[in-house]
Amino acid sequence: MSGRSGAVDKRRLILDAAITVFARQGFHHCRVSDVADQAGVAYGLVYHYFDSKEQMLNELFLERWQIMLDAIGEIDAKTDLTPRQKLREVAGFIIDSYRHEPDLMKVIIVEVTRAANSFGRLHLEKIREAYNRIAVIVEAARRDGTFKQDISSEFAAMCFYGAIEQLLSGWIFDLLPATEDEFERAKSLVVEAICGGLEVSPSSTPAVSG
Amino acid sequence: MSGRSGAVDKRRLILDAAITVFARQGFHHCRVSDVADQAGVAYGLVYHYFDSKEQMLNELFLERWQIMLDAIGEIDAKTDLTPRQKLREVAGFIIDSYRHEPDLMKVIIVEVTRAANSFGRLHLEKIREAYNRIAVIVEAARRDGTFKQDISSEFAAMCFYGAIEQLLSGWIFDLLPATEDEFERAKSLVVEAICGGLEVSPSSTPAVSG
DNA sequence: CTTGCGATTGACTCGCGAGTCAATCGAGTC
DNA sequence: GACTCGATTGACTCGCGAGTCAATCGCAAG
Repeated sequence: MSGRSGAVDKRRLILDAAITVFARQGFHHCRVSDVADQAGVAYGLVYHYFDSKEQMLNELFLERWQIMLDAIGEIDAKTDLTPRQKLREVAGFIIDSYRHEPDLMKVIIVEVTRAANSFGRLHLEKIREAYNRIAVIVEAARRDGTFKQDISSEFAAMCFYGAIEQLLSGWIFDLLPATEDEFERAKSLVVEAICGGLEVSPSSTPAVSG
Repeated sequence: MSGRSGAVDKRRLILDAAITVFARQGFHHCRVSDVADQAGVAYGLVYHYFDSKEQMLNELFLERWQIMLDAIGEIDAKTDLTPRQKLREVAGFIIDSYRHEPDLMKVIIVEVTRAANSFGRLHLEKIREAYNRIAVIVEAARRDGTFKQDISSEFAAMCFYGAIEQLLSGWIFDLLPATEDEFERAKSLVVEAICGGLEVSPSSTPAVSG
């Protein structure tokens, strides 16, 4: 392998450069040479470690997406949490992912998740898996009577995930203020919006007066 | 112009062909010649009517998006509707757009709206305008006390729009069943989910027992 | 020192596809 | 019939950028 201790892991170096370049220029509008330059590495070395430009994107996506799938699974396994608390943790996880690695998340969302026509197609099954895991959480809530029966768990999962992804998009493209504070507030607000609803209702958190 | 009565409007013919081809193959993975072939027209004629491949996409987007902006504006102007009813009509409009012109909506969502890195960037302002118009509806509801104060109207608008777009994505990529029935139900359900919330609450539609 | 071998280099190939353009068509006009 | 001019054609150009490859480097083992 390329794991000589002491030597920089060039493979990783190139992947990280790819994150930066893909995020800045977009996958379609950057050249492989841009990635090599960013990594401070010769053009050919990229092809020593990767078969193609696409493979880099695939690897970035799969690596990170699996982490998210595992995280959702673990959250769902916490039997002491209510469904709403679980969704709160899922939202928290995704938003934190963006907080800590905005470039990577931007690439995943913009180039893969929301581009199901090109690369997304390859990964539709993986993407669907995430929706399914969220749906599992919702389904439990429907069964225990917390959540409405007439909204299917698949439908609810899509709404929930869609809302979160739209928030990330908003931050990515400066349509929403992207500050630490906003991130933190958003975690709870998105759950309140989707679970509790936008409307004031006696049974949910009372609205702040004034 | 190209509006000789009796003669087919070739410009329109090419635009329609572009919708079909962009939807089927994706903007980046199709050739201009594919569009010409689909339109049954010589390659060069495409460049007689359009400056570039991009211009076709821009035109398709702007034309349709403006219709949606106008529609939202008109819905908001109906003073006899409650905010929730207005949102219901907005959801209905967008979903009907997909029902009637799935290819066009697919192109707009996949190639423009969700690709803010490439073409979206050009149109970010137009896209933002849609969020703003939805936010205006929400803001009115917040002011009259129907909607929660602690969720800003911009935030709520993003959640609402994000949920709808995710539903369309689900239909486009076969992650959700796409039948006439589902479309019809979705219109009300997405509003119920976002406004009323996923949770059962005394003040909203009671859950079906059994 | 030398041999072996993976890491590294970057000039080069080569196909693709956007955009050009000179030629042709054909409907209307006198 | 001859002329005009926009519509239409499709072969051609030309730059770009993904992927190749033969050469070189440099460490480690004998």
